Amino acid sequence: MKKNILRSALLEFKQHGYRDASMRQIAHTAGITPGNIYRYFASKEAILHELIQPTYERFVGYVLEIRRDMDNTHTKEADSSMIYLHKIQGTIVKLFNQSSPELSILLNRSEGSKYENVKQELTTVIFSILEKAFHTFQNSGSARRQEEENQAARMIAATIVEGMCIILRDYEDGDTIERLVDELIRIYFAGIGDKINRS
Amino acid sequence: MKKNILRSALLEFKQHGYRDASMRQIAHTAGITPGNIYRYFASKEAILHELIQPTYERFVGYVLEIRRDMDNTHTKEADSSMIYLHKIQGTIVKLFNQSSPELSILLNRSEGSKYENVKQELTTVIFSILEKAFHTFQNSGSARRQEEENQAARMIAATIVEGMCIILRDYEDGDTIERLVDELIRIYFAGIGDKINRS
Amino acid sequence: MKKNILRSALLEFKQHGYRDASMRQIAHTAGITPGNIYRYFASKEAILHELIQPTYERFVGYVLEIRRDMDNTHTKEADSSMIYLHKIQGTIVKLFNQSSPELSILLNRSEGSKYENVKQELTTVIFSILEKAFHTFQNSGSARRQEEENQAARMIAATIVEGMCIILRDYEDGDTIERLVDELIRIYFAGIGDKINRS
Amino acid sequence: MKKNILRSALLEFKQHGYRDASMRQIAHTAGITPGNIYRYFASKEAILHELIQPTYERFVGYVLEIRRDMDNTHTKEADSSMIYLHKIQGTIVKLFNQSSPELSILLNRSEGSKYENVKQELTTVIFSILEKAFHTFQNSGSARRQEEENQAARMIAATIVEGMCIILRDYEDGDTIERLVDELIRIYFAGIGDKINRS
DNA sequence: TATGAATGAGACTTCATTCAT
DNA sequence: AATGAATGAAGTCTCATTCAT
Repeated sequence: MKKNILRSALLEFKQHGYRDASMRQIAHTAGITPGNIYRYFASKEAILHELIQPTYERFVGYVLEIRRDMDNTHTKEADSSMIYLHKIQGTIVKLFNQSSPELSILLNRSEGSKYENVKQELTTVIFSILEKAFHTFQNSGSARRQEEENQAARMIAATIVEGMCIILRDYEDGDTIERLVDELIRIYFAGIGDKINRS
Repeated sequence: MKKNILRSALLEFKQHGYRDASMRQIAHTAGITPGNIYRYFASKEAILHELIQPTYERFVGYVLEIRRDMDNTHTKEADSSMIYLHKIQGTIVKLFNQSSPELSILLNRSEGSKYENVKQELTTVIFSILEKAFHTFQNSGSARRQEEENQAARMIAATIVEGMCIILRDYEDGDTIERLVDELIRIYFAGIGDKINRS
Repeated sequence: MKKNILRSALLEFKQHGYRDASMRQIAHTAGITPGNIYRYFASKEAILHELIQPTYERFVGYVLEIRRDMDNTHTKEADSSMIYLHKIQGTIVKLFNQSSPELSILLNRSEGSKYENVKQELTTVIFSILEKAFHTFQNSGSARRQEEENQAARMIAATIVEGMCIILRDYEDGDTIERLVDELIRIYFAGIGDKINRS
Repeated sequence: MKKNILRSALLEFKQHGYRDASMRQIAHTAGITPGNIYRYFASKEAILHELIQPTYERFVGYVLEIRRDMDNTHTKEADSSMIYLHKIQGTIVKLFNQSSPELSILLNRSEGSKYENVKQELTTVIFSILEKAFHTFQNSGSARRQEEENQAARMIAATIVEGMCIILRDYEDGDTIERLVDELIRIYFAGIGDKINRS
């Protein structure tokens, strides 16, 4: 029964985002009265919390782990950065595999809630990784050139994150998600590798 | 004066999206009364229409043009697909360059309006292009393999579109947008080329 | 079991007043389900009725008795009024002593129910008594002076009643209540005596 | 127009108290729609604030003044306490005279708002005064006797405050209020004086 | 006898929109 | 051309009450 409400809420959050999700609509989808939801959840925020919190905590755990890894990696060689990025891929796929719809809401549709900055946090992490990889090769350019590289890295980080979010949005099957995230990251690596080689 | 309102509306739509944009706020930014807006526009939707419609029509025009181009291109050779994709890139950048703020709203912040499916339409077009390019090389696989390629193409199309949307969202300067879109598409091309070569 | 519910209701009414008392809370305190209350009572008002009605009826009885006494007392002498007031004090204290929590709710926390005017009724009675005592001495003033005396009597009546209500509100022990009501009325008598003597 | 709403709100607050006052009802009394109130006030609390805050600030000022006076008075003689109490009376009457309906709400009907403890504060002040007066005479009793005196002082303080609140509740004319408060305090002084003399 | 689910009215509040002036 | 007042529907949430089980 709570399950029933949570299922309706998941649909509604997915469709309109947290802020624009309507309790009326959630209740209607669940086949009950709006007031009745409050027998099971204290508030709209509480529904989101119950739906998202476990995923969020796992998310935070992984991000911390990645950060720790990064701080402990001091290699200056080209390949090691690449290898390191590949290791991270596995971590990310694992996270996505465990709870894709919730993660999708956490990242894409949490505006107006306490989770609304999560996607940006993930982007920042990816950006840090890319920054490291780029600097291994290109710290010799002009100031303007460096700023441009910075923008590029930021853009790439954001698009990688967004790409993963799209996969989450469009697919629910774990294997499919894994395969597509794999594909996405392989494309970016190949593309970035090409970019680095040419510069 | 309509210009004045449109300018305020653009800011508000950019910041909060169509659905959460406030007429009060638009009026306040324009230095007038909410009621007065209705002397110039019939509704919130009408403001969005006047703001976005030209860009939308140009957008549709480009999309049709690309579709026509594609239907007229029957080459089976590998390189021609690649070259063709490069031509498209130019078209897209041009569109972005002409009216980036409106395009950003059209693609990113039109939820709740009649334009809310535009991003998906663009994705479909990009998907068609990729489908063609992929099939030039890989129409020999099993049915399951072909479905997987389909999913991959769909994902790549969506992420390319999303990537361009992010660039629009984060930057306003035409040169910067052009450079970053360039970069993004180059990465995808290199990545996809690598993928095709390996398969 | 009804006793059980009544006990919980008493606590809740005392704490939040009739209007803001929560059936949920009453049920919770009684260790049962809200719905189950309705096997024993038709409504929230019905609970209040069963809790308060006996006290209310006794209250009305005393008031009638006092009224009758008053109508039968035609003495014109000063002291007799004073003595008469002292007799009333005993009656009141007795009433308070018998069922102070219910009386407290009846007088202090019945807003929103059919009992909400009871305090005013009591005030009216006290006022009648005072009026009589005052008139014994002061029926020689001007019309304006008489109206002022009237207002004073009304005010004193109301404050005496309110004073007794406060005592009920703040204390539960019978002896303490008796002592404080005693004190209160003694103060008023002394004060009023002083007032009369000076006029 | 704000005046209109404030007038309706004052009536509603007076009748049902802040917590149980209904915006619907306020709007209805003012002859407008509930939503329209929010053109003039941000919230129910904001209405109360605008209605009460000036009175509250004056109230706090007077209380501080009284406290300061009290701290500076170290006389041990009987009469000085009495004289001191008389001085306070003037201060209180002045306050009551300035804004009686607002003061009535502030003291009697602010439950559920930020002002809900104001009456208790005033009672505490009066209690401090009485404590001082009583101790001047009676610090020689047993512990139990002293506790009883404490309870009596507390009760008297509360009833004096409540008495003044009743006057505010029932009358609006400044002169009448002044006269009745005067009367009330004279009664208490005479009564208390009598009490002290007998002990 | 008792429960837990459910309802419906009403609470405060927001906001696009209308309209008399 | 413009305003400020006003509305009504919808938002989240609470709660006395009902009812099938």
